[in-house]
Amino acid sequence: MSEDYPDADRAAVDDEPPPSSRVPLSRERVVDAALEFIDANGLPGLTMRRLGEQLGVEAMALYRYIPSKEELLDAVVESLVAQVRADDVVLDAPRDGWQDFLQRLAHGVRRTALTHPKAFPLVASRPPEAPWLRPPLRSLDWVETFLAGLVEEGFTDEAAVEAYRAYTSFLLGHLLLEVAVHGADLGPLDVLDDETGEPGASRHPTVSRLRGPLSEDRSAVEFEEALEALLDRLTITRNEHLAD
Amino acid sequence: MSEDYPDADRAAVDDEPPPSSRVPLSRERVVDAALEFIDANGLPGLTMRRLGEQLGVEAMALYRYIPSKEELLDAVVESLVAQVRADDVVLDAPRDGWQDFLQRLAHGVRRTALTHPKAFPLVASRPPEAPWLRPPLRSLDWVETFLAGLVEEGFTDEAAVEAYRAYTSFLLGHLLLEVAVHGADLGPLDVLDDETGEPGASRHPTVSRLRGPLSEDRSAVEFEEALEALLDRLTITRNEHLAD
DNA sequence: GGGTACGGCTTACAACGTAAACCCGTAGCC
DNA sequence: GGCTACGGGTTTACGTTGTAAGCCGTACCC
Repeated sequence: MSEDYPDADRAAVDDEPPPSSRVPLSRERVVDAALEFIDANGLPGLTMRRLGEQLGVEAMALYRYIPSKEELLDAVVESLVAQVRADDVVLDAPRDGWQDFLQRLAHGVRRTALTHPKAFPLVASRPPEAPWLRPPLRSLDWVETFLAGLVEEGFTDEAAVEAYRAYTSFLLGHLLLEVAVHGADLGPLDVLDDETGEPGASRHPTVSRLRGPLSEDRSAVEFEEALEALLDRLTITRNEHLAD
Repeated sequence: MSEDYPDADRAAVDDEPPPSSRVPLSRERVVDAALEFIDANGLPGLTMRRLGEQLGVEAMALYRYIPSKEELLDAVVESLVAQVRADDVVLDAPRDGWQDFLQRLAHGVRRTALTHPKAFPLVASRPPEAPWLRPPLRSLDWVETFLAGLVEEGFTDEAAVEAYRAYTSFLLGHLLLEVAVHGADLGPLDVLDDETGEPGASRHPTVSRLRGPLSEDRSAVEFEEALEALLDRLTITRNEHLAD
């Protein structure tokens, strides 16, 4: 009865019930477990008591490591962001111009978004301004790096900020949508026919193409194309500003 | 004490406490009140009891008109969508090609998004596929109209769907971000300096430009430019597909 | 008059986030 | 040894949430 949410893989973490509590809790373990839980059961299912249960511990125990649920969710977002940055392909490889950099970063973000489709919308719901460019714990050095990089490569200040915003909103919108389609495993994504109420095919042939999860290849291509177009546009804007 | 949320304008609706209950409740009135409440107090503040209070009625009374809070929120989204469609500039004016149409629609969506910045994120959190192209109560005729329109104007089926998705994700991303900045009336949008913790100016000059609500004109221009670029891209895609 | 339906109220409950108090095994010190 | 301190966890408890169930007054129709 307290077990009717989709089904947490409590045991699949790394241990059996008794020795699980041997591994000492830690902020990191709590945050990781939260992310795992969201991936498995969806955001609305996440509850302090259930999360505790998954860790073999009482809910209140978690509060030794995090001050509130809200901050736990912040931490989860931060963890996703860290995951993007840890991806060496994204940052560590030598940069080959800003376009190359933005492209790699975008793919990095997309990768983690698709890995955690249920958790990604969290990112969008957190405070304004692209979180994946926000460093852990509110300072701005990463954004600075980002912007400074652009300025270095010929962007005016204004153009850099504009580029930053355009880039961010592009990623946000595109990935939110992709993840929503991707993550709708069970649910009302089957559109009902107007009159019959049957889930039968739409009368209009084109509409049918909107159905279904849309093959991974296809959406990757769409992403690629849109990204490319965005970068082209940024280039143009940059050059226009240069002419001033 | 039960009064410490930002401050509902209970009385500002259209009545004083006693005669308020004379106006009979209705689903529409409930939904409208919910939207009003969100605009005034933010999504997290919305509670069935408080909403009831605002309508001069007990919480349970609302359940005669809506089956659940979740469905109430759906209805709010639907109401926003309806608002976009009711905007005669968006739909009723004679169409002058698909680009013009998409442009007017985009501006219409933006207008309601900015009118209800606190409520707009709701739209993004609802089920997949552009809600402003979803008709009331799950059928698809509007999307069909949308897509059929594109096909009529020379798009292949595939290109139309792609355009639909690109367009949708663009609106979603751009407006979510704009609304987030716009709607952060009080809050941690002041970035603290790394060491001092002061809200002083960032060391990097470019970063400072990211601050502040960004003048309405400026963001309008950014929106316009990005939209234009998107439409251009759609045109190109269309023509490419034509060549096949 | 007596239904009967509607619309709102009252009560009640389970589940939530979390404050506060407590409890208990280990570590350090004398 | 015994005493103390304390980190890490449990227990209990409170206020608030969404909502199921039942009650009750008013307005109508017969």
